[in-house]
Amino acid sequence: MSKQLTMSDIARMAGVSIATVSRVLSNHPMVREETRKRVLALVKEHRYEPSYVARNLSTRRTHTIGVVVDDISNPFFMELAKGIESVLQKNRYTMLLTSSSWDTDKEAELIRTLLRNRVDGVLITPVHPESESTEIMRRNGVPFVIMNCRSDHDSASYVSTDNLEGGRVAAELMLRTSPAHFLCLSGIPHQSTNERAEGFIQEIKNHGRSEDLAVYEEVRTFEDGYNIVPSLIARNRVDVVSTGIFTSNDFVAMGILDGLIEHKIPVPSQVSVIGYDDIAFAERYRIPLTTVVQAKQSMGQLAADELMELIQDRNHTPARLLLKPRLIVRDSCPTAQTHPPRSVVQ
Amino acid sequence: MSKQLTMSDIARMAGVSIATVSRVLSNHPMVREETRKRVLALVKEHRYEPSYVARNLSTRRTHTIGVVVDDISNPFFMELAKGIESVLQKNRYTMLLTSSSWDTDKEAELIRTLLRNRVDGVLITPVHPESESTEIMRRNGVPFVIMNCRSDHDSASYVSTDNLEGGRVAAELMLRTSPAHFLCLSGIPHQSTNERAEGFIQEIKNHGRSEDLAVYEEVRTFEDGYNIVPSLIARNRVDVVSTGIFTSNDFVAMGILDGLIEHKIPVPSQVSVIGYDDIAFAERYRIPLTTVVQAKQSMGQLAADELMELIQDRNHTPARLLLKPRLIVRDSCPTAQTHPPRSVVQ
DNA sequence: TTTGCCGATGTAACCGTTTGCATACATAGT
DNA sequence: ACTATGTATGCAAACGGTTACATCGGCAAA
Repeated sequence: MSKQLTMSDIARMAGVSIATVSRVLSNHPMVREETRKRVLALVKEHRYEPSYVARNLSTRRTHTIGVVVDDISNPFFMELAKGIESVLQKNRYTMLLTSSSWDTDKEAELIRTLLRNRVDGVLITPVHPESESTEIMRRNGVPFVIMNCRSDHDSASYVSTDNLEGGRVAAELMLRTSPAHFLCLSGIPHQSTNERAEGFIQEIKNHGRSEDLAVYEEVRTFEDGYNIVPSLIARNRVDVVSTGIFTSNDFVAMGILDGLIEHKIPVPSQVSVIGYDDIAFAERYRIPLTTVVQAKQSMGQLAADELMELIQDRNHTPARLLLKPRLIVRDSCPTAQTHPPRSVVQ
Repeated sequence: MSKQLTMSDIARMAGVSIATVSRVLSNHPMVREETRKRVLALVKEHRYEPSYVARNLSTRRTHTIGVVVDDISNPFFMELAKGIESVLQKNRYTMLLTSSSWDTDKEAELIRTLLRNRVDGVLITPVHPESESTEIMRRNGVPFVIMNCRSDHDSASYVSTDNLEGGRVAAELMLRTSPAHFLCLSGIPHQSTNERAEGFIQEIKNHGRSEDLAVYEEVRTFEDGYNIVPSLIARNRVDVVSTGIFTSNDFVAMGILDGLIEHKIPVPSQVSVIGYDDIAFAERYRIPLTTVVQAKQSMGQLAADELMELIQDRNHTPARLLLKPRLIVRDSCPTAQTHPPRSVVQ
């Protein structure tokens, strides 16, 4: 494998200067048609591929954006990435992907690495809304867009979901079926998750039902959900008191369902369950799960679009987008229509 | 936001030459301790971050590897990526991620883009084992490792799963429970999927049961699986002839299960089902699914490790790794132990 | 014929590092 | 005192492009 070809090789072969080759390759208009053809023929013949790293150094732009996610192997991220990719591909950008594993120090370090690579911008799902990472980016004047998290900072662009609203609509649905008791199981301590719970709790309170509400924290996994059922029975008597349960993710909800089934507690007549995310198969679970969805792919797209804007126009007004979550009603929770008769039966 | 600092700024401030700063930053031993400290202090104070793009140009290495997957929003890829990331992070490499959307032309174009970015190596889940993409990389002498696909090319490194074996063990289990009839539903026309079916079919033939085997192709999705059940009943009489069904992915298997349940066909006594992949919740499906798993994360790790080797040592002997798939027995298929009694009952 | 302008091309500086080689100084060996 | 040796540093040439500016022939206008 011989040395990589460079522009000067092509230039020599075409009998022109490097500058001319460069002009041809960047579609500069000021090139004679015949010259252009000759150069392009040689480029094609020798399969010359220009070095972006040289070009990047010279132009001080890399057409690369950094993406920092909390966890690569997270289905949420996949969807996000799909949206991002489509936008980047359209704009001929490439993506440098890294994951922070929920560690703020690592996150900051990743940002530094991205900056050293002189990325044109960053898309990030930050562990915390404001942190060293965002500070570093601001200090270096690198445009960035926060995903799945709101930030109060003036200059911050973000695209997130209205999680308060998500919790609220879940509560709204649940209130309509008037169970005697409400449970809110909140998950990891992250802004998005907290807000879901908060929205739910707010709405319950607004309806003067706060006395009938119990909150559990740090219930994260399927197992957590499954394992907590006995204590819900012991402490909240969900087996005899009609109860509505809201969880901050579908895994927990499914665990709960399994536990309830095992204890032969009828769903949704005795206990109704609402999850969050609409993961694959929520729809086809043993009891199809009522849940709140976020437009993940759109979130990625919008964030990437916003970043493109920021890159093009440094003083573009930061966008703060809150996507509306969508409530999907399935069998784990009675719909307004179906519940009343059933609840009478129970 | 003032201009980015460069080495020469630091050099001027420290009263040394650029070369010295460079030496300090790359831990060259030949620097007086006092000088090193002075420079490092300034670097820290001014938060100077060296430009990797300049460094890359100079050293002709980027410490970046390109990753080309067929579909970003594929759970399979997530796992793979996790394995890859861990290795890259350890070796201080970054990853340029792109996705081909199963399009060979796009794939080739992506490879070209990666080459222009002068990546040090490429990890790819190719649409086809040999194609323009691999040819381009070979021609340019870029080390690459194929994932989830075998290649017959001498110089190819790959890490894949022994899919033939996967199909075979599924058949083996199924044969032990001796249904009267076998069905093999193969999915997308990709090497990996084809081999799963092939392994299954082979083993059935080896046991002289090929006459009892029917094969369906292009059954890909949950819906495909669900929708095909009526015709399986009509054409193969799975409702009365005890049948073992092998599908090349869990979605299809789940669809089949739903269809069977709907038609009140008892599983696994009348019909048994084996899937492939062990997707999340296969374990907790209405009927927990027997399935074959691949060590996805290991695949990513091993591939990345191999790539690191190739990069370090250009004439490292290519590794050809076939990971052993693992059969996970659950309720959709009778185990050797549980089946006999149950089948008697039926 | 001269002037002026324009389109096509070449020249060379620059982007921000790395690194081979030269230099300079100090210390040790003779 | 005079090489040898070694250590710390500087100089300058790469790396492979982009681009402002200079150059130059040709043609229209004066």
